[in-house]
Amino acid sequence: MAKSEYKTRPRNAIIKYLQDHPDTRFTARDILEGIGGAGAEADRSTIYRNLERLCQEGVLVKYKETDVNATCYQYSGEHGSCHDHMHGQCAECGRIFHLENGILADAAEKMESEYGLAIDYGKTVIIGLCRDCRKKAEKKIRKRSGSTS
Amino acid sequence: MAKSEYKTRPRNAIIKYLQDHPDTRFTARDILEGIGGAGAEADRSTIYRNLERLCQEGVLVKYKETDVNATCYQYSGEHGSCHDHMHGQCAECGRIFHLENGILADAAEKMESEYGLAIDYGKTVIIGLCRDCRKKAEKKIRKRSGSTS
DNA sequence: TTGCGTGCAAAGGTTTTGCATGGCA
DNA sequence: TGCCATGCAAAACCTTTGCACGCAA
Repeated sequence: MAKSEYKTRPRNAIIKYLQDHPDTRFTARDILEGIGGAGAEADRSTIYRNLERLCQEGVLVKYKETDVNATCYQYSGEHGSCHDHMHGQCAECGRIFHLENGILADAAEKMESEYGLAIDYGKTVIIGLCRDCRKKAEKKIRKRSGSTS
Repeated sequence: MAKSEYKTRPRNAIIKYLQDHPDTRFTARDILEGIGGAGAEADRSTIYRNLERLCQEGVLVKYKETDVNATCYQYSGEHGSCHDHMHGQCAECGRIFHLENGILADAAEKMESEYGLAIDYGKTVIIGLCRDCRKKAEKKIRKRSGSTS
């Protein structure tokens, strides 16, 4: 993997942030604030440039979401380039799951025969609610029941 | 379905554009240009406001793509509010497929037991290649075989 | 020393918002 | 007539880019 050539303070700060947030999505702004605000450890443009590079190197995954008005990134960790599996994501907390492709095998067959659509596992992201967020949601509902705001 | 209350010239122009482009994704800019440029039939802000409303009404589907620097929309046609099924999309041409939820039934079970992720059918979009685009892709490959750029 | 990476500043693009006006029902 | 939708203008926001300087190797 052709990694970056130099190790600089801004880059180290960014990479540290990524490793500290292995299972969450984040935006350029999150990093900017996470490493201590503008001008602290890295400039905004530097962050964008590094994120772009890290994506090309396969360290990060890049995607967009309807309800987030910015490009989202996620550390791909030991999962490398993410070519051999697909992703699931919690709509609530943004946590990403690495799912084996086989899990969609049956559905893929049906989809191809009935609709003609051949799944691209690398690009598909299954959206749902993770266990933790479902529990939280249940608690909220329980609290609400009885009070009509 | 609580549709818009008034029928105005800008809204008609927008809806006509949507119906003329039933199987393609488009952006706010596409509409702006499609209906005759800025100031012709509808203002930019009017387009955004109508698109937003049409999404809430279920007439349109809204999504973002990594390689398109704008929000994409697509006419959901007779499929109404899109609550009772999920969507597939061709990565190449942007065409959207309306898939019955049941198609993922088995996968959903596995996903929940193995990863704890409960699928949100309304938000999940299966990305793939449609039949047409696959044929086109095959032709390209055939043409290329023999010539190394 | 060399050249890459950074900071700074400005620009480009999309999308949102406030307010007064115009038009539909 | 009353109220909603629109147009206009400006702002907010994310992201990209050019250029000169600093710093790692």
